[in-house]
Amino acid sequence: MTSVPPTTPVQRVAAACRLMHEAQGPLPVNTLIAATGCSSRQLQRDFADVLDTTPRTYGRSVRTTLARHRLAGATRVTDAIYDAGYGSVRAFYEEAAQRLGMSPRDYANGAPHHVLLWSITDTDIGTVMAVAAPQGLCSTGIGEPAELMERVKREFPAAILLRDDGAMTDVMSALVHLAAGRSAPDLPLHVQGTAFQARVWSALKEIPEGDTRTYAEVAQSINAPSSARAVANACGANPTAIVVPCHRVVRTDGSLGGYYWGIEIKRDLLQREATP
DNA sequence: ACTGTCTGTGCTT
DNA sequence: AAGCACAGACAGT
Repeated sequence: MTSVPPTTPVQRVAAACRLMHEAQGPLPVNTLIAATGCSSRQLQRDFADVLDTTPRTYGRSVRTTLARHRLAGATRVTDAIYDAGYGSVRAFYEEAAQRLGMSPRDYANGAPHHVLLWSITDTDIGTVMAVAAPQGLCSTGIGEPAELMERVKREFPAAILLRDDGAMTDVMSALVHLAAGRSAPDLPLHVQGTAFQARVWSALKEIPEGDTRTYAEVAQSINAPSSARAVANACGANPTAIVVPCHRVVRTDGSLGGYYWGIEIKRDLLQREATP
């Protein structure tokens, strides 16, 4: 699961970034080098080469980005500030306030690309690729490896994509189980969507394996009974196929409806789930 | 070519 | 004022 000390610059940077995402903010360089197995000077150079920034700047960006997201949904601004890891409201305003409303140039300097890990594996329903941030799974896809790779590059154009089969062993084995129509432990997700999409996707996770719902039923279950069409669109926009089981939603007349990755795969998945 | 040590400078707290 | 991050210079492999 946890890999040996990273040896390439990109791997070292990825390891350090992951630590700071877990810590939700900047960490002392001396803490970071424990995980990277190199000197502080080398880590500084790696960050400069790979991300065109510094460890500290990256960590601050993690914290301010978190603050930005929390502020969006917070009832009390001060709660959001403390949740985001600032020691005081004053510290927040001094460090982050300008950054939250920063110029495009500052944003480019202070918000480096994300490092995303990916892996790919064969399953019963075809080749499956998965992309993960430290917070959780971002994207899954089914199909030809080359096409999947292209798709991911388009989906995350600013990301540094790093293949790491070792770090994703658990995720990939869960996907293999799911693709076989069997159950798997819940995977942490890190997906972005509108509020409506989020409601649909979380409703989909409630559909038991081997079962199906109609688009209209899902619409009712989220208190939007007239939104069956919008539900179908949200299913089509599901970034984490198989994990969020959009394949379990069918039309009221019993036909399968659509599936982003191909109707054959949807049929295949449902058959495997129906016959355990 | 890549990496670590030493070091001066300048931020941050 | 103290501590730390940063990056240049240099040397070892």
